[in-house]
Amino acid sequence: MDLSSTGSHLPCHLPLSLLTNLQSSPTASSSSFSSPPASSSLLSPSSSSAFRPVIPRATVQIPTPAIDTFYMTAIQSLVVSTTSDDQYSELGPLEGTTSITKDENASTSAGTILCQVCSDKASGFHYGVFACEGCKGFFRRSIQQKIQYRACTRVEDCLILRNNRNRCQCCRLKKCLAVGMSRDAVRFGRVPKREKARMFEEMQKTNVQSQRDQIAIQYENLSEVMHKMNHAFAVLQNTLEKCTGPIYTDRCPISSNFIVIPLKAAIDFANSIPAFLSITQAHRVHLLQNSVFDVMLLASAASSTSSLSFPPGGIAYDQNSSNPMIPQIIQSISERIRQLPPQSIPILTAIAVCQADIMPDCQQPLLLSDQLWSVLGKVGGVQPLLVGPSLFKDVRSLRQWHNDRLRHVSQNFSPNQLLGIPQPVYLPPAFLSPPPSATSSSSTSQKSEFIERHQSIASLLERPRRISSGPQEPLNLSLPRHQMKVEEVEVDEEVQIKQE
Amino acid sequence: MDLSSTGSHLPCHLPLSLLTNLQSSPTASSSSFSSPPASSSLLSPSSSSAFRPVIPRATVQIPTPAIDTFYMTAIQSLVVSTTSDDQYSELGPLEGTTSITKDENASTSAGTILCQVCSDKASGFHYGVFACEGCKGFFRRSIQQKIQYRACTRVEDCLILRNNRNRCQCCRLKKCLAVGMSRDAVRFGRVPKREKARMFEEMQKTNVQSQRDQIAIQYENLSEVMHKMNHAFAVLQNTLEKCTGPIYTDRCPISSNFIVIPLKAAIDFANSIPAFLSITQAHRVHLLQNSVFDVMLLASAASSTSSLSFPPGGIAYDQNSSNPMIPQIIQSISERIRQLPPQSIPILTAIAVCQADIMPDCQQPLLLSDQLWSVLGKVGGVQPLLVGPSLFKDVRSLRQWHNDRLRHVSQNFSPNQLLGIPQPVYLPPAFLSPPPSATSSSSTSQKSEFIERHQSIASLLERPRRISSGPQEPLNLSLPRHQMKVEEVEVDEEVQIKQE
DNA sequence: TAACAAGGTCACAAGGTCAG
DNA sequence: CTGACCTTGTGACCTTGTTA
Ligand SMILES: [Zn+2]
Ligand SMILES: [Zn+2]
Ligand SMILES: [Zn+2]
Ligand SMILES: [Zn+2]
Repeated sequence: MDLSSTGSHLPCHLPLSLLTNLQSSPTASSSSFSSPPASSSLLSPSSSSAFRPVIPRATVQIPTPAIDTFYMTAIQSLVVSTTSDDQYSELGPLEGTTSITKDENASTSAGTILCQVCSDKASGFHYGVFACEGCKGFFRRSIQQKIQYRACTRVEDCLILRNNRNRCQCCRLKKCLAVGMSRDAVRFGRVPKREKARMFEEMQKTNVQSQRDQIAIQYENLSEVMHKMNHAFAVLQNTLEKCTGPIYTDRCPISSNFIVIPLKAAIDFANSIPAFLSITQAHRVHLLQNSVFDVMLLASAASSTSSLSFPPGGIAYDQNSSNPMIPQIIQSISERIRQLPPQSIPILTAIAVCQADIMPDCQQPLLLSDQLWSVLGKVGGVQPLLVGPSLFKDVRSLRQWHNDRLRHVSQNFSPNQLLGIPQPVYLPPAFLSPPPSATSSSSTSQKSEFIERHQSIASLLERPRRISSGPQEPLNLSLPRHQMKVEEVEVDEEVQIKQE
Repeated sequence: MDLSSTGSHLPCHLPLSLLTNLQSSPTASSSSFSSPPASSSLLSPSSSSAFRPVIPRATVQIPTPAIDTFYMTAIQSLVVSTTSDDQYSELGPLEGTTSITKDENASTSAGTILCQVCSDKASGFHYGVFACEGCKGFFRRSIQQKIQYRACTRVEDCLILRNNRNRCQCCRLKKCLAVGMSRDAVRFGRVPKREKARMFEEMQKTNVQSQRDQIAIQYENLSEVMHKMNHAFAVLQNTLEKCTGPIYTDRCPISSNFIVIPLKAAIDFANSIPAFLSITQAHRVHLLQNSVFDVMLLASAASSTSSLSFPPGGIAYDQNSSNPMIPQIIQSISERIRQLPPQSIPILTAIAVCQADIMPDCQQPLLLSDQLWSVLGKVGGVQPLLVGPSLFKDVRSLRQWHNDRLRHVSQNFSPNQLLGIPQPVYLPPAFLSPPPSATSSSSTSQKSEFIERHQSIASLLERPRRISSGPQEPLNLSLPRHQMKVEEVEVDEEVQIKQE
């Protein structure tokens, strides 16, 4: 009934990941959590386990590019160039990225304890709870002078976060009391060792909750949120319509920007999702790499255009290998989407991004998708909640088929064929081995940029490297988790609350 | 959705054993608590933090339930669901007080020696008294540097408990000296065996005193205390007036919530008694089961309504068996109550709850009623002190008669008559044997919920097994049930209320 | 010796301070 | 009024010395 039992033997700061990892039956589940597709053969497994080694354990640093991740550079660079915090990452691979924005994320997922009131960094255990200096002082003042704060201007439901904790004293004090701050709960002196384990657990729960709040507060003004997402989504649709169509030209399809521009629009749409940018850049890249196809498909399908061109971006497949079922699936998806309330489609697309893959080392996407599901219910009613899961399942099937196709195609090409030569029928495949320059961490030179770009963009719509391993994938996922758990337990002894 | 429905009538986070009430046989003695601990040392040198309870830990010791007490489920569940500690412990850090007290109880009834200064767990014999590490260090510092503490901000009468021992150094040092701490009283070396006995006696006295202090400290702010109780009492009266009246309708009286709602109000009133919640939950349930009648009677009688409807809840008795004396008694009670100062009536009612029954294994209710009597004197003067005892005597007589009546009634009913059929005259009796579902740990079905509810509520106003504390109330009532399956499986089962 | 208390130690929290 | 920083304790452990 509670997460505690599972948390006792699994990393307790990943409850959502655990839930998500549960396999649900192929029939649509009403769970708000995305479930990985249950059908074994069609769908691509998550590549998270392959992705994991790239990211240093439990930190959110930008990974140093590994050899086989070269082809992800395109989305990476697009994400980097459209986001504000990437300047730092170009300056230095590690330390530069850990500046302000990063720091917040890092403390969230790493071992820093957060204030239970405002989610700022806690300076210690004050009045019975972990609290920052600000909330500690605020509470002390509140109880010393019997301060009567002005009543809340809202319904006394203000979310208290670091940024806005001074806006409503009433709600701040209320939150202080709600989390258990009390003069009776003071603890002096050295912290008993036995308590440290408990404190650590407490911290994990608090951190998850604070992440939830961080997300929720960005959805307070729902109409503004919807406007922002709708706009970005419309731009994306518009872009797709313009850039879609047969590309039987004599120019290289990639250089014509027919792909880059929609890709940019897709990323812009993702960035328009409130709180999406609070996900680590590396994880954003990963999510986008796994969901561009879905995004474009959904956006295309939702367009009022009478015919849905497929695949998105206008790339045609080898006719010989076409699966006769595919048009049918597309048709079905398209119909179901258009039956939904128009406002719900961007939200569904946003969910598709957040649920693109399961990343055990990053739970924010799941929390964000929780929030989005709730928004979906508010905006679109029950219908999208019911249709959504099965829709995602089919989209994923399609994505899988698409990737397989591309992989097959890519094996029939040599790199030399690609460059400079128009490829009217097939999507240009990724290189199976990256050029030497990719292994260097320095920024690519101007000269190689063109080549790289071709390779990168082409492989975008291909699958990340790991080839489908079938239904046994969940086991693969759970194994590394278990190992993580062991590590953490050992670390428990030396929990540092990190004073400064 | 499914969670909420089961949770409504069967708190699913509790083991079933907690729902069915404890049944201590009339002959059961409290010997299990008075036996000395098995360990050779009375002290726990490795004692954990004084503030350990600050972090919620919902472990409660409850006696093993017997099977024929099924009908007590209703109050039990109401208590459980209206009490914050168990309810919110899942959510986490929300409280401090209840778990503090709970922990206190545990250490009190176990063989741990408490600090004679602050009632924290003592770490040994320091400076001539049993003292915790904190008071030991405090006293050492006080005598090493001859510290002159700032004078007490009150009248130097601060109660020193572990939660507030740091608020007034002056009074803490005073208390240290008062209990006999002295540099000259140091004792070195191993403790002679014969002294352990003396230590043990000391411990008992200290424990009682510390419990007294624990209670007294919650009555420090008398006006706040009175306000809280008065409010809850007013709500109860209001509820009773609304829900009282003949229920000769075509609907089953119980399903109309005419009883559940006042019951809830009565429990809320009990919970508003300061320090009442520091009584073990199981004991709270027992007290309430033995006092709802009194509470409702007193609350009704105190209402300004011209006519007192009886019995509370509007349930009518068989007219044939009415005792002509009854109206007279009711009238007398009502008159005497209304002569009292209005503020004293809630206190009297609170005393009725605490003195509902004598529980040899739990002395807190008696200590609490001592405190309440003292409050009664402060608030209402001598008059209530004089009237109270005789009043209680009559109320108990009435309760007794009421119970006899119900018991008689219940024997003339078969269970089948009850269900679905309006019972305008008689209070529906309890089943004499519980349905099979009560023994299973799975949640009851919707269908059996109705039955269960009827049984439970009905038996609320019937007599629990033992009536006592009245001088003229003999044992004959203690054997109403044919089959007292007293399977007292050896005690001390630890029940995890499960929090995280 | 083992058991046990005085005294020391220092990680930590309450409360004060004072620019911002 | 806020909160980073500082001062003043506090008390969980540890070391040292005493006694049955
Ligand atoms: Zn804070
Ligand atoms: Zn507010
Ligand atoms: Zn003490
Ligand atoms: Zn004082």
